[in-house]
Amino acid sequence: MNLLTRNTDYAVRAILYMAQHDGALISTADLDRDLKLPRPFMRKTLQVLQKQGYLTSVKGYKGGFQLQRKPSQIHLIELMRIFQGEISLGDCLFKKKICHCVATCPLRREVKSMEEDLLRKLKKITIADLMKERA
Amino acid sequence: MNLLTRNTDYAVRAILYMAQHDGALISTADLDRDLKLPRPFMRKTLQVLQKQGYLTSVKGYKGGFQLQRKPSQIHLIELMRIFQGEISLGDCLFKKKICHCVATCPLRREVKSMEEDLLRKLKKITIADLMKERA
DNA sequence: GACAAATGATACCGCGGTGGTATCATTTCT
DNA sequence: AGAAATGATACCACCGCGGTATCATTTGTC
Repeated sequence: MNLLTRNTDYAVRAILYMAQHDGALISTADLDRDLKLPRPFMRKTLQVLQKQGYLTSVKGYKGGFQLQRKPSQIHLIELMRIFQGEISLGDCLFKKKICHCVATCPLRREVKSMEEDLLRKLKKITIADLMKERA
Repeated sequence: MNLLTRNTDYAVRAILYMAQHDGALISTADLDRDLKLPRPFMRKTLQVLQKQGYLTSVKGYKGGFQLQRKPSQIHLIELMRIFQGEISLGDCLFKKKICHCVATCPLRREVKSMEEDLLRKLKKITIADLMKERA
């Protein structure tokens, strides 16, 4: 099981990298070189972050992306929501129509409780926290 | 995201049903009728539980399955391990070879911590707990 | 102005896991 | 004999994830 998809993982790494370079203009070529992440996929990821307002982009020669928000104001869970949708541990329990459980899911309560715990923790984590850790 | 697969979910429901019927002999037809779960899939699930020692089976006319363990001794996490493998929130971080993170995964520590929390909770849940809840 | 290097936008695709179904063999009660 | 059950196994469809490919556009450098 994966709490994070690669999209989210790459987004975190890219933003972390940019933050550590003091918000300089960074191209996917830079990220490819230093982080060894698949370039075309990275591009797509960064374009999403740009549309979501985390980055600005500069086209053309010497172009790239630039971080627009303070690391302390970028929460992991927001990135997860962008790339993975609303975080839930019990999709089948509530969303999908296949399930006939309705109100009879034996584990409804337990799963919900664990989900809340998880969300509580996720909401606390920011890019700034990750920078501190690696210092 | 799903913490539990349908396999696990169905196993829990079936065992719960059997426990509530005081360990009587139950056929997939019974489960189909009362729980409205897809019969052939259910069969496969029950066969696994039988091989794992949770159930015994009786073949032939009026045959079926019978619960072999006390509800308080059946832990949810064991069922999850049977049908889903070892529970982890960071498969990509450790198992898969694609990841070049090695020791550089920015979120390694956080994910691991949340995983431990989750496991701690999961280990406490037994079928007996679920029976109490619905009483 | 030509070219290279970058992003914008979009379409496409392969793989594996999940959630099943189908089939045939065997056992057992009526 | 036949129906009803499990045992064992093979097969399959869908979908999300992770990724590639392509073409258009912008922009600095020579």
